[in-house]
Amino acid sequence: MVATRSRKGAPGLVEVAARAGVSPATVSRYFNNPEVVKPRTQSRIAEAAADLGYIRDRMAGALHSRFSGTIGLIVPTIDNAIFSELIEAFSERLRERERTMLIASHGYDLPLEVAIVRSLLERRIDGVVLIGFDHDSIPLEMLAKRGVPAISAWNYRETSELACVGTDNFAAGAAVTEHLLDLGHRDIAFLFPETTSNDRARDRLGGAKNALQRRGIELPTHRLTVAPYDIGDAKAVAKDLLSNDPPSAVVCGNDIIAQGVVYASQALGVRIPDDLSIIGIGDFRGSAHMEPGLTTLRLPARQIGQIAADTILEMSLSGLPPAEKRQKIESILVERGSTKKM
Amino acid sequence: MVATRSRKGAPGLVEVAARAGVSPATVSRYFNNPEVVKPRTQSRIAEAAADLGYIRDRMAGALHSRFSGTIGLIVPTIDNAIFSELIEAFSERLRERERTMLIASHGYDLPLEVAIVRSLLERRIDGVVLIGFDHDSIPLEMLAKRGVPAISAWNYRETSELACVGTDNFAAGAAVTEHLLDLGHRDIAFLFPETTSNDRARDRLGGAKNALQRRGIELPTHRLTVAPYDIGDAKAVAKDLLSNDPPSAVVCGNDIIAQGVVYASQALGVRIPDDLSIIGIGDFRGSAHMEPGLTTLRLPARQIGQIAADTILEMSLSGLPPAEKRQKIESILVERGSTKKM
DNA sequence: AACAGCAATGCAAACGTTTTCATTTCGCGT
DNA sequence: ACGCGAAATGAAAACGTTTGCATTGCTGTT
Repeated sequence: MVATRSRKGAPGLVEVAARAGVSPATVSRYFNNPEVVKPRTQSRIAEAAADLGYIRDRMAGALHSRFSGTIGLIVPTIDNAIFSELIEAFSERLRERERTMLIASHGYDLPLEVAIVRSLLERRIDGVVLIGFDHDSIPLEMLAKRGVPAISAWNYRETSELACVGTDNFAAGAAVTEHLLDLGHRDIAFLFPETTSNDRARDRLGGAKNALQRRGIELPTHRLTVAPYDIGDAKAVAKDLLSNDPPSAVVCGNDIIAQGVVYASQALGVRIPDDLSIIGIGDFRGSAHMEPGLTTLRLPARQIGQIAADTILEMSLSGLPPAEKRQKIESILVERGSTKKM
Repeated sequence: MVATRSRKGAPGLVEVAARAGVSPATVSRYFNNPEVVKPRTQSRIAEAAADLGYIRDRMAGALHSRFSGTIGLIVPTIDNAIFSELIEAFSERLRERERTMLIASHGYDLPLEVAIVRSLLERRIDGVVLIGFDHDSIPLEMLAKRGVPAISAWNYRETSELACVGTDNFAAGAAVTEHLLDLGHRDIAFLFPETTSNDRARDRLGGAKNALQRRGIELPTHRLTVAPYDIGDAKAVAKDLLSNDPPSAVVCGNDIIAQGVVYASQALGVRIPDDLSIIGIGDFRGSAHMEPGLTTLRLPARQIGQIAADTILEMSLSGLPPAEKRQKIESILVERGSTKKM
């Protein structure tokens, strides 16, 4: 390994101590527990540190104290409307609490997730937040074995072993479906992402089916279509659906797909909501302002991110399961222009 | 500080060494420079490590070797279409090179950026990637003082002191404007974000003005409107513009604003591109598939993210400025349905 | 058979903090 | 002014690696 070590003789704790005329121990205390050092000494140290431009080395500290001040967040993907809000809220909250976020994405590739957890563990994270419930058991075991707390964010499930904070996707799927039923729609198509290794989609679809069932309606197989998580692909699938055998309404597994359907309708001259009602799940950026505005179920991503941060920190500090093991965050149906009574 | 230390007696390097019947030094070498240890020994160590479920502690290693294996990325915001692609590409590349990304956002708040840099420095990052050129000099000095390399990504500027990799925003602003001029438009409105503390917007607008000037056209003040970086707000601003004094074409500082204008037009019944041509900058997710497709200038975000990662690693390893101090990434004009010859 | 020379390994000293325990200093009541 | 408990500080031993230097083990040459 070729590596020019620069190390511009940055001052260390010891230099600060020397300049302030105290022992290193006191300087350390000044930074971690200021209240235990005498005010007069505090100011001497503060001055010395400022003069020298001292920046503490948290790694060295972590080495001893077993807390790295770092929390891992593992998401399927960063590059997508869904999670970025959650990520931002999460990291803000962490910064407020003097922690830093290590983030990694696996692109729905479970084996990769194992590698990621391992790499985070090597960095001595104080806790990990995962998205959803579809996880290999290996990383969870690795975490458990080392006593690193982990929670699942985004989804809520009553039976979850892992502590979780999020919305109930089954309920979400049911809610949007019921909304269309209440509006009088009976010929409803369902556009959902592939449900293998995507528990959100699975639960939502389950809820949707359940809602139909409760009203004694059955879902004909040709009314369930798989749409990729991509606006362009969803648009293509929707065009196909709309030109061959248009339903009166469409339930979309998420807002991305819904947006694709809106665009497909516009491209084909299908009028929304007169000819077709569309409902999504998520209320992503943009859904509110497109024409027509998308009726959807708002998932409070920021709130989830924030609570997830608080929860994982609580666990890391206490070393115990959180006070509330499963936190359900309510989602809200927002009615906009894309749906209409039949 | 209340803090239950858990430490489930995770095995350390020493335990692995003992079990493999070698010295800790050899185990360390096995992990960092496998080729220097005899194959037979390698397998003994590998086995011991596997048996024990050993996970190395990179913090401890970093303590000694002055490389933390961590790179910082500071963005204005994560929660926005623009950067998430870059972020994802950047972090993927880092993972491929066995590094981890520390990411933070400052929401265009420069003082906060100082605090962030400081916090990253405390974490002993090997390098920092910043977005754009609008930075307080303090964090840059702090980085320089400690010999931590920094580069600016996203923008390119010939005169940049900081090494940079990105697109030329002046050229971008000029390109989109020229495209409309070439289509025969003369009454063009410009919707741009606030340019104070946003060098991208500033450069783009500068380029746009310059393009007009070169054709001997002047920009009437009422044709320059400030639009926030938000689809809804941009839509509102555009509605106002279109209902009072519609131009024949609109140049938007970015695709978010452009999308807002498209929606505003649809809301008002203004036909695109017959009544109004719209051009954006960025080619964000969604721009390609909306109806009509948005004509825009594609900024290769993934490519920039990747090159930024490579460059900062190169600098961190060599301790020198990068081979190419300023890398210009070309953007591409993609013509879609939102623009039309007059 | 002896030895040069290199490959492989071991020893022990860092790395920059935190923390325990011991010691000194301080404030205050008498 | 004395003594006592509490508050403030100091000395030194960790924390889990990496690495420079020293040592040992080999291979092949003469």
